[in-house]
Amino acid sequence: MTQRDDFNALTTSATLADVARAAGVGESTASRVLRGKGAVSERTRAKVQAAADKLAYVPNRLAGNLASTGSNLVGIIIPSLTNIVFPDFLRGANQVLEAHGHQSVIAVSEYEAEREERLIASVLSWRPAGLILVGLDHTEGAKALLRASGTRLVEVYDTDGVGLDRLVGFSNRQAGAVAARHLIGRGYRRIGYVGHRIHLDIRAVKRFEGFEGALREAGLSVVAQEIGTGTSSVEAGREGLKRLLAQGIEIDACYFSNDDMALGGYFHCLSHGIQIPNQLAIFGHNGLDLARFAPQPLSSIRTPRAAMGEVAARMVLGQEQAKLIDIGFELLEGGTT
Amino acid sequence: MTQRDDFNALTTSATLADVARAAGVGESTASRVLRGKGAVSERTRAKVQAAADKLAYVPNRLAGNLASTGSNLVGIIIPSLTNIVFPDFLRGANQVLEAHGHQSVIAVSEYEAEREERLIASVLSWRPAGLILVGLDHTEGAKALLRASGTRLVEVYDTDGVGLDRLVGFSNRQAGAVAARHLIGRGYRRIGYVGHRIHLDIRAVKRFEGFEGALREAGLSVVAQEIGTGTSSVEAGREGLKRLLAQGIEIDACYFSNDDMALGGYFHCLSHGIQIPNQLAIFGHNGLDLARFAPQPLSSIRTPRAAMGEVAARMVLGQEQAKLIDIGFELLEGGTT
DNA sequence: ATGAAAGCGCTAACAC
DNA sequence: GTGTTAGCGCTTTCAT
Repeated sequence: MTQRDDFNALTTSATLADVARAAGVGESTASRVLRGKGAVSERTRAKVQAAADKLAYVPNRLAGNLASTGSNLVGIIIPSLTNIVFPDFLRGANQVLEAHGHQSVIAVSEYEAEREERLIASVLSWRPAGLILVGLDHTEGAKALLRASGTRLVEVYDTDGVGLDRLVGFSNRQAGAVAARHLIGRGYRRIGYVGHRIHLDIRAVKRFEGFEGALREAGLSVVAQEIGTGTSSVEAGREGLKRLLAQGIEIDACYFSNDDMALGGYFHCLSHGIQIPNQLAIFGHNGLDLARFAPQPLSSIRTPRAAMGEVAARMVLGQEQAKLIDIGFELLEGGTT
Repeated sequence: MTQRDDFNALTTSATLADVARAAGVGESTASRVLRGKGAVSERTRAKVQAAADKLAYVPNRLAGNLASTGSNLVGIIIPSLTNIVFPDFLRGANQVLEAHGHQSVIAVSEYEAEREERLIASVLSWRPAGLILVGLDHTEGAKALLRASGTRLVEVYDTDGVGLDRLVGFSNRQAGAVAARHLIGRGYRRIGYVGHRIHLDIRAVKRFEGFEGALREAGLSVVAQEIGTGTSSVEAGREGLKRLLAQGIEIDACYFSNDDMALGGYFHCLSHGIQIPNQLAIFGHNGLDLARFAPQPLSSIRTPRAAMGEVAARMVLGQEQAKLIDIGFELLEGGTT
């Protein structure tokens, strides 16, 4: 197999002026045709279109947006790409944005607020039509930037707090509480917890707080916990449950910081002949598709990630009235509890 | 919870001229300071920096790139966001790009060549520093656009064919062949196949071709197959294997179009007491982390997706000598074969 | 219906 | 070292 060598022959792409000249019209007329705005005779329209096609004209949006001070870029800054939940969100957002002729500039903060601030500045330098951020926790510097920019802002994924502009998400605290009440309702009393490097994942912390709160209301508490140092993963969940059980504290149910972790726990039980849910019940968070088709569907909280992405996109495009939408979540009563 | 109302107070962000004026220097001097280019006295540098900070100045890259005819955007067009493999790739690419001060414009083609062409045009209108595409199959229109633009191009994920410019990936055909030889080597002879809406996923087709080819060389063939109509998923894999077994054709091993599908098959077996691998062996593709921690690690082909993203990013930044890099793959001999 | 001309905010010569 | 100026390619009045 050989790669060609002639690809990057220096090419100067055609400009609007080139198209206008080739069509024998003025620049502004060519511009009108190419954007479908303003009255143009059918004859000129055809001429211009033909010239543009022939020259393989691709408009320069740098120039276009600079001149019109309006961009079709939307910035999206997410914490991570290692778990499917944020791609799910992106998918929903991207679909709506693309349908409205917008383009996504995507950046990943790795759950670091400082990095998020830098990325916000970087994205704002493109003068985007809007910006979507995950969560409510941003540095003061980031907030100042956002306020100064006047860009439409949508925060997502978290309604446990006050947003800066628009907001769509659900209450992680309540999700934790619902998980706890479900376990309590099923009769579990000795409940453990396995989480991941949780100090960085603020929403996982909120879930755990909600979980503990609901236990407390029932006169219970988490009897044993194991918190990993790395990111969430099936492996971490499996190891976490193993270590939790090795503590020797008797538990009859275990709450995991999310479905990846829970699936790891589930696999640990399968491997060691631990009966689910008789010997040990397992509960996750996110309602990942893959966990719904395990031999015993994982009990979990389904979060409408793609739908949240769609709503966020509509909000950022100014198509939603509401400034605040709680998109909720759904308890999945699976076979593991 | 109340949302504030004062966020979108119309704000006109400061320009370079504003900063220069506030600092009492010329525009070009301010520009030099803010970009750290050219000689500036420490005193003026401090003045300008202070003014910029005070005005919360965010440079306008539309203007900057237009003036300098050089952008720090890199376009990445992937087929899908529903499976973790492309986010894995994005993660690797994005990490390198960000480290070099570049930003990703990401678009999703949904495996549709026509849509990819539109997205290429759209991305090119931002005059990106480079473009990353998945696979080798593009419309003629897309190729013309790419050639005319002169943008540095990197194609990824597929070395079974000739690329347009730069290329990093692995041979899907060989991956299929390796899977087949592995199964043959373990003594399986009656081999089935479960795939997803495969006509759209060209690389899955190539894997299957490689798989069949290697069987043929051994005097074997796929004795039964089941191809779903939707995208790949755990559910589709589970249903697919169920239907395959319902055909009544005896098989001792099953090759799946990827790990999601294979995991579905694995779950089907667990649910129905089918012994793995004694009664049925299972083989996937991708080497997803989550499948490696199942009670029996899934036998699969690990594809270095994040590493491929890193290489692709380096290529697009012009930091790789080679025009063609085969990044290979790794046979994972798990417990399911 | 069409064209001329003035910017959009910045960079890159080029002077001083 | 620093300021002046001419564009980058487009959109947008404003004439005609």
